[in-house]
Amino acid sequence: MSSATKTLELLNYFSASRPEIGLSQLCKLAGRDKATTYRHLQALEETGFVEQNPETKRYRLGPFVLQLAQTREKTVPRRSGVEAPLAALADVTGETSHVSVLSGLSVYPLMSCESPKHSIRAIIDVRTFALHATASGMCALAFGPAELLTVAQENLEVFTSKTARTSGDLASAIETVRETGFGRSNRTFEDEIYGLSVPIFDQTEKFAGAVSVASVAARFTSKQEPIIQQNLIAASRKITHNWGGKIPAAIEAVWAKSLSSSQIMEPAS
Amino acid sequence: MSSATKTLELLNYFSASRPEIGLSQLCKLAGRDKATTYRHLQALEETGFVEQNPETKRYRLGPFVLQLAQTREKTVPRRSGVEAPLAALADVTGETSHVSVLSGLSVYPLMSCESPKHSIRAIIDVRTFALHATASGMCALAFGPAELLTVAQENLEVFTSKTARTSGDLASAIETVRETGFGRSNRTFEDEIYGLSVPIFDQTEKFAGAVSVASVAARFTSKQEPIIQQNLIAASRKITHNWGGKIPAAIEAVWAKSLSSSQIMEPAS
DNA sequence: TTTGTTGGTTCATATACTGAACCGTTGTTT
DNA sequence: AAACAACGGTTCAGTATATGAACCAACAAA
Repeated sequence: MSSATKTLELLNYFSASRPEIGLSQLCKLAGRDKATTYRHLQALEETGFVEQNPETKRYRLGPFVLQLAQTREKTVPRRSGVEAPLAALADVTGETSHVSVLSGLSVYPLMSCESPKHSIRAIIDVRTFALHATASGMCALAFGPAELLTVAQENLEVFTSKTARTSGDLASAIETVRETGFGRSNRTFEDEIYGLSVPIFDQTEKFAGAVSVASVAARFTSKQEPIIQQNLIAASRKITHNWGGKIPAAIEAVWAKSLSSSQIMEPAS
Repeated sequence: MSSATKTLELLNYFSASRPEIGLSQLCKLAGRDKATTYRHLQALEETGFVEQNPETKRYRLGPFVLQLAQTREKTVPRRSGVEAPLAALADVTGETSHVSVLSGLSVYPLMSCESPKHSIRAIIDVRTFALHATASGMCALAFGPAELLTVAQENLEVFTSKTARTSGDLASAIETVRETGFGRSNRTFEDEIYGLSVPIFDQTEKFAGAVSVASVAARFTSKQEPIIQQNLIAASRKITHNWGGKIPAAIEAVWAKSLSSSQIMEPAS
């Protein structure tokens, strides 16, 4: 491992719950020598990545990281972090895949990607995703801000015979999403579409959107389900990472539980 | 210079105006060997600081910087205490306003705010403020730690025909800043910018940064000057307060003296 | 006083960094 | 189509540079 890598890795030990770290403490955390760590910190300080609190002598992240983040946000649009994982997802599932984002109290489509595998396939063509009737919407209700629920309840439009019609139906469906980690729309929005969806998170660890697979319902089998689920999770991890976020441990836990309870395939690399 | 420092310095070449950089280009910019630069980029990529655009093969800032910034801001929430006063300052002056912070021996931009009033306006796009050539830098020299002076003297880069070129020039300019309470950059950094700046203080009553107005030089008149000065002072008071600091009485005194010697407008609320 | 922290420094050792020269690909010029 | 240039990426001998045990000095508690 290069010296530069070792130096940069020190920054991983700073977090909201451990914002300031002393030299000795950092040595213990990183399992490195004190002199080495000290020099690494010097390098980080020179370049503005960390600064030393003059009172406590401990180190904390410096103002330079703010600038870098600003530059990144100005120049790398969210779409670009989505393209590759979405294409991979569409490819491996053979079904139309899409990413939606939460903005305010609506869930908007950001990008969709169709697979050429079948000539009959789902087309994503909506302005916003109905919260109560789509897999993406259910993810938003389950993992997004609580205010969404009232918005959803005020607009329980009926799209198909399987659309949730009452607050009670909706609440129990949301509960299922929370327990499984997967939004699901079994013909609740369109008669021939079976949607499966997982949440995406941004740098604040808050719900930012969802990535979904919209299968042609007639093709959706219990054998495919875990494959789609596995790959949804992989896509969510990648996109979340690209957006500077982190999947909350609680979500990872329910995913693990969900998958272990079905006969699973080996995870993608 | 340590290998880690050299690696980290590569990040300085990324900016809003140059968001993606190819290997060869970066070598030229940094004046380094290609193999070395390549390995440095590898280290940065491993740690998430940069990522490679798969289409162009060029490098850009990675998602990890977003997380770091998030952590820094949660920990040292300076940006949030700056937003409102800065917006107000830009609004009332009609010019680009910005706040810089001192970390170690460098002055970094923290936030800038442009006014929509004019279509020609200053853009703040630097990694650090030159101490001897910018209004913010002059504030740091005048009110910050004494060590800054030697740093400044060792790097008297000439930006325009009006940039200070000798230690003597610099020293007398600093003296003026101390006497007036205002950092000033009359086309010393860019030919068309006139900067005016006042210091900000933290909870230890030490110099923490500066708030500045970067006017388009052609628009800067002696009539506007006191207005800008008044509002700079108001902004500094608010930000200093938000950061838990207090303006030293000595500074308040020189400000009062500065303003009374010119015909003043009534202060903003 | 002793003992155990802390942040910071030194110096001999040898590890890991360096850069000239290399390769393979791509796109342009002739 | 051959020649050329510019690109990203790789190799390896040689040495510059990172390393860590041992060392301060300052401070706190016992």
